[in-house]
Amino acid sequence: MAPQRDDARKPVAPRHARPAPLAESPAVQRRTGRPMGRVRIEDVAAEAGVSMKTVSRVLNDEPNVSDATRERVRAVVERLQYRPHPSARVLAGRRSYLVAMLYDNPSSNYLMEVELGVLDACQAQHYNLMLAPVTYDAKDIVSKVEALVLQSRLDGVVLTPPITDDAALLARLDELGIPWSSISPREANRRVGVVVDECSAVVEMIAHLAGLGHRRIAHIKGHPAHGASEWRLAGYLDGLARAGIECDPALVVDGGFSYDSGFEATNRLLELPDPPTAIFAANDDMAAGAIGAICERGLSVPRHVSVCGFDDTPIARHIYPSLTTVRQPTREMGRLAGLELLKEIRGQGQGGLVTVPYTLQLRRSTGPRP
Amino acid sequence: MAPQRDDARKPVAPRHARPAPLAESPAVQRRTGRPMGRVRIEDVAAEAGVSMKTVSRVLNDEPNVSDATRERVRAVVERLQYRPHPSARVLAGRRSYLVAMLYDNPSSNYLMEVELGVLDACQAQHYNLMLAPVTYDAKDIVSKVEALVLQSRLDGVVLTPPITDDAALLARLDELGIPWSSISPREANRRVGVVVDECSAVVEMIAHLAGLGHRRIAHIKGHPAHGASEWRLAGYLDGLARAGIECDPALVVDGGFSYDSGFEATNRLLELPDPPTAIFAANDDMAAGAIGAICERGLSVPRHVSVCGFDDTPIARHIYPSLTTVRQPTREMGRLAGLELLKEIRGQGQGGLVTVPYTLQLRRSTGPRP
DNA sequence: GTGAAAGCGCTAACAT
DNA sequence: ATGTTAGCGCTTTCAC
Repeated sequence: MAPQRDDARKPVAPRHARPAPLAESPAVQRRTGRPMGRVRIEDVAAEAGVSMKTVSRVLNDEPNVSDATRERVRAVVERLQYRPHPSARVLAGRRSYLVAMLYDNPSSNYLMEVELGVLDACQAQHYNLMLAPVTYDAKDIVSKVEALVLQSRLDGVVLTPPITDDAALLARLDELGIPWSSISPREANRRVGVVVDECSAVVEMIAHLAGLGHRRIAHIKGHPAHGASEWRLAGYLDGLARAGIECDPALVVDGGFSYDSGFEATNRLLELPDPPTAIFAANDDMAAGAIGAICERGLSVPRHVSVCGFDDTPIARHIYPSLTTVRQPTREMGRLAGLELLKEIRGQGQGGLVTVPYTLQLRRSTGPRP
Repeated sequence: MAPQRDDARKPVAPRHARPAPLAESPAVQRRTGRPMGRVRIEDVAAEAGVSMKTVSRVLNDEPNVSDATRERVRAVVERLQYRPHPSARVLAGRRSYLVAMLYDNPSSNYLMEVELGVLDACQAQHYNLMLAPVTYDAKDIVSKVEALVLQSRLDGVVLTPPITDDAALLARLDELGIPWSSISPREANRRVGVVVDECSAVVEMIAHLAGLGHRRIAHIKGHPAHGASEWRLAGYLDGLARAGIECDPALVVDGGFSYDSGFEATNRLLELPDPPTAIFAANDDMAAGAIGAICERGLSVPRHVSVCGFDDTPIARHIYPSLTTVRQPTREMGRLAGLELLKEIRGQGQGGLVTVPYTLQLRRSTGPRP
């Protein structure tokens, strides 16, 4: 007589008491007569009359399932409202379904928006997003990130400026075979990620100011570690040249992307013997600082001095006067960076470097030369 | 002859190829002669000469381990840089080590800060935080949250205003046995969470304005669904009474916590036959809108009208003139709410309702009555 | 105070 | 095209 093969398949009593007295899978009710809190892949398989593995194949879009079976399984999944247990997938599988976004400055409006975009992309493909603050100038950044990647079994990382330009880090990630995607990387060679043509945007902005009659146009530079600072400076210089304005080096001053740095830089500019009539700050926060400094001297914007920024963060609409700035689609950039990364991770085509469009937002902080 | 018991314990060849050619546990090297990417609890146990379960006890601060053993295991954990695999813990255990923060408005500065605070608390205790956007006026909010809680096996939730005042939701969470913690709940009875004495803060603010000579002080109310709107209105009325000022109902206007609502409300106030000389807006965004509306009419702050807000979000420092406001320690509030929740979850004492202090931030947007 | 064995719910490898 | 089996790394139960 053959061994009792049916018995071997019979589910044993579960170890833990089932917690919730809620929705219940018919398959489980039939089997156990007990209420339970969660439908499992086994229940779906039983209900659809296939093996667990077939259900797994359908769930993961793997080949070798007939269309009919696929449809039947999908219907049961839907009816039972089955969702795979994330931890079980991670533990059993090769993937962690986890990507991290590496960033330096934790509380900027810019990164916040980028984060939301990356989250959009991840959620759509049932990946999780982990936020990983990294001090970009720390000496051990490479080993810190390596520990994180290994510890959390990351499937990939999204890199934000300026971390995205750390050559040693990129090399190590490549060695580890961890896919990565860059947001606004300084160099575009062989990259996956997303960029904006910032230089052209600034050229347009300078043309706008020149069109208003301004000749003495100052620039407050961004933080030197960021590629954006470089592009925005390049656009400023190019824009001046195209407008036939000779650049006065005294009108180009250092900044660091913060409100305070914009405030101080503007004070220096206004104390010049021949001060500017317009200021292009490398981001909105510094532009806000510029407006603060100008107003504090009893001058007014744009009557005495025009001011413009870059990024179009919420503050641009909320200060008085509202800020002329360059809008980059920050959230969309996060989403696209996430999408390209997931392409690489899931091996569904090569990720690439996507260029997204900017828009000039003309508001009240720029006006005719006094 | 006894069965080959040693054989039974001998590790079998692992199913997956080990990915990373990096750090290696001595125990594993000895056992397998292969490099591997990760130390496991088994390696720690072998190295410390105890069972897996004992290591597990030490890791989870469970009783029934001698101090000597505990120390020895801790040392090995440290030396091997062992970290438990999160998914394995979740899958095997009863807990998910996951809490969610439920919120309505995804992009407010306020919630952003709260989030960072909750994250502080969670990370310190190796819990994960999940962000859960919930439209607070959706009809099916209870079932939505229920699905989330069951699906993700949440160990607990942090509730933010105004969701934290949804009685049906709270009742359901109690039924499910899910611990929750409230940030600024409307009613304080039997709650776990954190509150600020907002009413007293506003009373002080009104006293500040009255001290500057203002008698016609307007109030732009917050969104009616939020308890905060109620307290801030109550503080306004109480503050007026204490200053011996009779309340003019025409000076109390509706708002919704947004910049635009503050802007519009202020336009209405300034068109009054006898307009106010000071405006207390129920939050900073509306105060920024008030300043915008005042400036747009060619008036100046605080020379013609004083303005003050509530929250001390970053915009308060970044607008001109800088905003007099009430500072609530938002991030700390998030942290404390998280801490109290984790107390409940981990059964280490009862969570309670913590009151945190506010501070008046006097800046440039308030001045003497014109 | 400590350990052995049995799963948690899923997927990889290898049948068929 | 589909099923079977053996784990993933940890915690639980229960025996000692």
